[in-house]
Order: sequence, then structure tokens, then C-alpha cells
Amino acid sequence: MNRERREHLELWEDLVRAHAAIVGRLEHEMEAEQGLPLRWYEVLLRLSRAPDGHMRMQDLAEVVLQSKSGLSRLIDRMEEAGLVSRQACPSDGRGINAAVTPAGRHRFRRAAPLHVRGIEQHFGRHLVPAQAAALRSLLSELLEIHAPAHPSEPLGGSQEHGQTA
Amino acid sequence: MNRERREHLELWEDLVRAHAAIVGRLEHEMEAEQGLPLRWYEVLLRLSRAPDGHMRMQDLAEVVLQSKSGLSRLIDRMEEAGLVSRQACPSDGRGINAAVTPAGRHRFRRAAPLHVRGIEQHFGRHLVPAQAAALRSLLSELLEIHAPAHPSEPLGGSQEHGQTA
DNA sequence: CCTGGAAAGTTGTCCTGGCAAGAACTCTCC
DNA sequence: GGAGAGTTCTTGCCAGGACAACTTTCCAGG
Repeated sequence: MNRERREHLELWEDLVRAHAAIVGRLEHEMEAEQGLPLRWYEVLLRLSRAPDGHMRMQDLAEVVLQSKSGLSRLIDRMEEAGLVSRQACPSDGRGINAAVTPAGRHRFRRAAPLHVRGIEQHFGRHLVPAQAAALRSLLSELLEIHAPAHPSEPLGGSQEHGQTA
Repeated sequence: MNRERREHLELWEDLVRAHAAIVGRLEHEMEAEQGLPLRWYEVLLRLSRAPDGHMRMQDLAEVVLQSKSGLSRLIDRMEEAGLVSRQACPSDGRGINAAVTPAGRHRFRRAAPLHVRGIEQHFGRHLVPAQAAALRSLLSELLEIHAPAHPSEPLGGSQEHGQTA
């Protein structure tokens, strides 16, 4: 019982370290070779994926893991750089759509291969199929528990942490 | 080939999301229930583990994944809070040892169960043995590649990224 | 129609962290 | 033993991000 817990702790620690190391590399490479902060790339990626190249600020904030205010300023900077633009949302007067500009798409297309290659090289490359399968099932479990895929809980509510055991 | 890559990309995305979600919870719980930023806890943990309750600033910075300057200020704050203290390093005049104070140890002991429980609840609990094993082997591979366990490369050098494929 | 409550974004303010420069010290080699 | 190169830590400065307050808009109920 306790043995298992100890192992889980170690796994968590290692996971955090590996995550940090890989993200660090990806950030550094993206910045060095494309002059693009990883966050910017993330935004461009999400917008490029989106149906008409635009998303509501709120939704975008969620997928790129930033606060509303954080995203607002991020979009400020990217707008100034000409990579995205803000547009009023037709269906909701309060809403704003962040949209990729052509320049943004171009920038994204140039940067994408680097990111794909980086992930493969620093991560995917080391996955054997059994590990990939295990990881997939684990992550889907974890995300189901944690991620507000269907925004149902504010996540900040500390609504549980009861001694479920 | 491309199929596999696509899957690796998805796995990476999911990993990032799961990591963020779990860290978010741990941070929130630690702050809410113990009034302790997770970083502070990390420092207390490392120092409590260390032989005489102290570590060189540099080494500490590495294990808690912060820059030298970041750690310096972090220790400033914790010192002011009475949880750690700075001591001259006897063997090297340039060095500073960060040491846990008794108050720091006390605080750590009170907080540790929460952290352990949190990790088990948000992470370990969902691991079946096969996943744990797969994860362990994967992480050790990744860390061997990436982590400067033996500080040999500055990590910022972008010394490879050649198309190894 | 009007009012009150909720939601979307933006902005003021503050905190944290990184980089680069600086101060203090150590080590090597002449 | 002294000069110069390299470490270790701290500090000035700035960028990025979070929280809370605010404005505008939407919606439900009377």
C-alpha cells in the first residue's frame, strides 16, 4: 500500500521533470528558429484549426490554458504583430472573436513542422507502442476526471478533496 | 508513419493538459488548506530531504526547476517568513546554504500529508500497475535524454535538433 | 418595458520569474 | 604570490500572467 504510494510519488515527480524539460526545449527551439513564443504558436494552432479561423476569446482562453485577462493581453500583442485580429461577434454583442490573419496563417504554416518535429524528437520518438497505449488510456482517464471538457465545474471550487478513501 | 506521429502529437497535447490540470489542483489545495504556495512546499521538501537540512542555492535551484535569480528571491520571501535561513557555506566562500528552520520543518510536516494525498487522489489513484510500469520506463528514458542529471549540457544550447530521422 | 442577475472582455494593480550585469570569491598557472 | 578566467549568488530591470473591479450586453421574470 505505502510502497505503491511511494512509487506514485516518484512517478509524479519524474513526470513533472520530464514535462518541464520537454516544454523547455520546445519553447527554446520555437523562439530560436522561428522567433515565436510557444504561446503564440499555440494560439495560431488553435485558431487555424477552428472552423472559420476564429474563436471566442473565452473558448480560446480555455484551450490555451490561460486566464481571460492573460489571453486578452496576449491577443493584444499578437494583434499588434499582425497575426490575429479582433472582430465583433455577430451573435452576441458581448463577444469578441479572435481570428487568424493571413499573415498569422503563413507564420503558423512555417512554424508547424518545427513543432511537430520537436515533439516527435523529444517525446514521440521514445514511445514504444505499449507505452503509447498505456499512456493513452491513462491520460483519457485523467482528463475525464480533471479537465472541464464540458465546462461544468469552475475548477477553482475545491469542491471535493474529501478523504474519498 | 504519419499516423503514428499524429497520435504522438495528440498524446503530447493530452499530457500537457493533464499535467496542467493536476498541478492546478495541487497548487490550489496547498494554498487553500495550508496557505502555502506549491513552490514553497517544494523547497521545504527538498531541504527536509537533504542530509543536514540544507543545500547550496545552485543545487536547490536545479531541483526545484527555477533560475538562480528566481530561487534567490524565493528564498528571500521564505526567509522573511521564517521557514528557511541563509548560511555561509564553510567550504566555499562564494556559496550560500539555504537551510530549513525548525519552523520550516514543522510547516512541512503539517503540509506533507496533503500533498501526498493530493497526488494519490488526482494521479496515482488512476494508475493501474501496467500503466505505472509503462510510465516508469518511458519517464526514465525521457529523463535520461533530457534531464541534466549530471550537469553536462547547459540545455540552452540547442545543440542538436538535427534531422536525426 | 423595466429591472436585476449573470456572462464576456478589458483594465488597474500586483506578484513572480527570467536575463544580464555586477560583486565577491576560488582556482590555475605562470 | 599575483593576474586572469571561471563560479556563485544577488540585483536592476522588464515581460508575462493572475485576480478583482468595471463596463457592456444578454436574458429571465414581473
